[in-house]
Amino acid sequence: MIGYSNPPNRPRSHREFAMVSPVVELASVRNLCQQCGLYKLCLPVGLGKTDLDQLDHLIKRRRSIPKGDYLYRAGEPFTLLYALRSGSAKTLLQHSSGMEHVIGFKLPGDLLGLSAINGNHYTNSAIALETSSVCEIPFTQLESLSRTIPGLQHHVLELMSREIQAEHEKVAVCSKLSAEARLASLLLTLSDRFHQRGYSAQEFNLSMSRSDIANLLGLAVETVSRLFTQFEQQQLLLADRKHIKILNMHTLSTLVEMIQ
Amino acid sequence: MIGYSNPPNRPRSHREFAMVSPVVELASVRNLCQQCGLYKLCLPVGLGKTDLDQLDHLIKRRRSIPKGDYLYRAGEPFTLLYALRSGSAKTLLQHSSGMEHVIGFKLPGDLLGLSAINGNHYTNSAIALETSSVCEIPFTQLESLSRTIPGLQHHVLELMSREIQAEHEKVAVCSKLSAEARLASLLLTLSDRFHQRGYSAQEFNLSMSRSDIANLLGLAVETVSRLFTQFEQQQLLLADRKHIKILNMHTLSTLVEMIQ
DNA sequence: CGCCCTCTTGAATTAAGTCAAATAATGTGG
DNA sequence: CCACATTATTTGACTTAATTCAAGAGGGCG
Repeated sequence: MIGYSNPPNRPRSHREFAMVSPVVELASVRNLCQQCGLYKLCLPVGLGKTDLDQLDHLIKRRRSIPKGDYLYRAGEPFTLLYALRSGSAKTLLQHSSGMEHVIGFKLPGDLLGLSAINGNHYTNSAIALETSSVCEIPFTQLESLSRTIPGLQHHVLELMSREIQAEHEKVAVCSKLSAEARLASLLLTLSDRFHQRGYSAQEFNLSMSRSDIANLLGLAVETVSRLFTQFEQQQLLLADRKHIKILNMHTLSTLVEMIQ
Repeated sequence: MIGYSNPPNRPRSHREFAMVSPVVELASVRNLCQQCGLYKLCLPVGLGKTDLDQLDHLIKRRRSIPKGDYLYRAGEPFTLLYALRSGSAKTLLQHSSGMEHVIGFKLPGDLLGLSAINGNHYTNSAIALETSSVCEIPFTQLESLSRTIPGLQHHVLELMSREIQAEHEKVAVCSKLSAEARLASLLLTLSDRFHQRGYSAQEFNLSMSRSDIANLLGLAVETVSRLFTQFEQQQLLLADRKHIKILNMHTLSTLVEMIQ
């Protein structure tokens, strides 16, 4: 396991409590996959030194994206996959009427743009939720390289498979669960993903607005706001604006149970 | 374009109006991808004769699945992808409580099991909605073969990419649209998929029950039933049990517009 | 032919949405 | 650094779309 440090529990200001841990920040100063704190999550998983060198050679590194800027837009020609290095992003489908449909939140180590392989154009857009940095991966070259590195080939397939699986669960959540269960589900999923990345599963900062959450879950902002209040009253969590501290993970899980 | 024949419009009984066209039935008598009527949709897309031979060699063909039987179950060890050859299937997540969450309907040419690549176990179950036949594709061998056939490698990635894209749209549909728009969206999507397979876009048979539809869309069966009645009253379609004839595709499309 | 299961329809209920308004954060220019 | 403007979030009151409950009709299968 890599030496991630979880945020300690001392009181801290909102500013200080960024989604990006000091460790990841440090890692992003360097240039190589091998030295990136995310190598256990991202593309390089399971590769040996020689293969990593080849992958490193492939990747354009460290484009920085300010908060609110697009990583890519739906309809643009697809050449690059994006590996989120630090920060976070939302992906969204944009409707002709200008309406935005948030379809996911991306965290460091996530790969963006996979749905564009078919059709050669991005099918969704991605917007940075905070200052973020990405690795740009020319897809065609990745495809070639993965023919010579079976481990890489398999890992790309695994990442795509995982995304399909995650989307299946989202469909089930959005179509079957109550508002309460949807929000509980999102919080637990985020908690788990933070944990996988070496952060605390109990305490984290949401980089997305209430309105982004509502949009993703198919609820009204007011409903999301009321649910946070309700969860606080039920002692399930503390929500100080974007900062969340989960107090009762178990009860939160039982809310998700689809017994209805 | 392959010589598909659309169902003619003369009156016919429900039995006669199976989802499986005579052409596909005929094709499935033979054994090779090259002679399968679905080769433009399924795995062999874009492959030359030599490559097709290799793919053919790989594929175990024609397991027949009676209506209601599982193609595979969530949790079972994953070794095979399934290409649906004829018939149709529903995929579902099963909850500990025994509750089933339908997450998709599969038609001939569709590939099933892609979400199992990560984790080596099927993550969902698939049940035949009518008597169906499948090609069993050993995944590891497909993976090896695709290292030597770039076109095959790319096509597998495309198929997975397309599935991710389709799931994104499902998330948007299920989380943002009214009941009316959700059903309209499903009908249009099915219509389109039938059309891609050489059937009529206007007239087709649904192999799934109202309850499966309701489950997928996150609605109550009663709501789905009422919506079919409403659509008939609005002259948007004729629905005689499972047999659907779309009368006004355009208005149906406008219902899906997410203006709300 | 008759039972069972699916589907349809009606009436009552409710979860979540909309509208409205207050409050809290954030940003901007002087 | 402060005053003001803007935007995000919360809370309350009311409305509504869709659910649930209940009951009846229609097909399909043994």
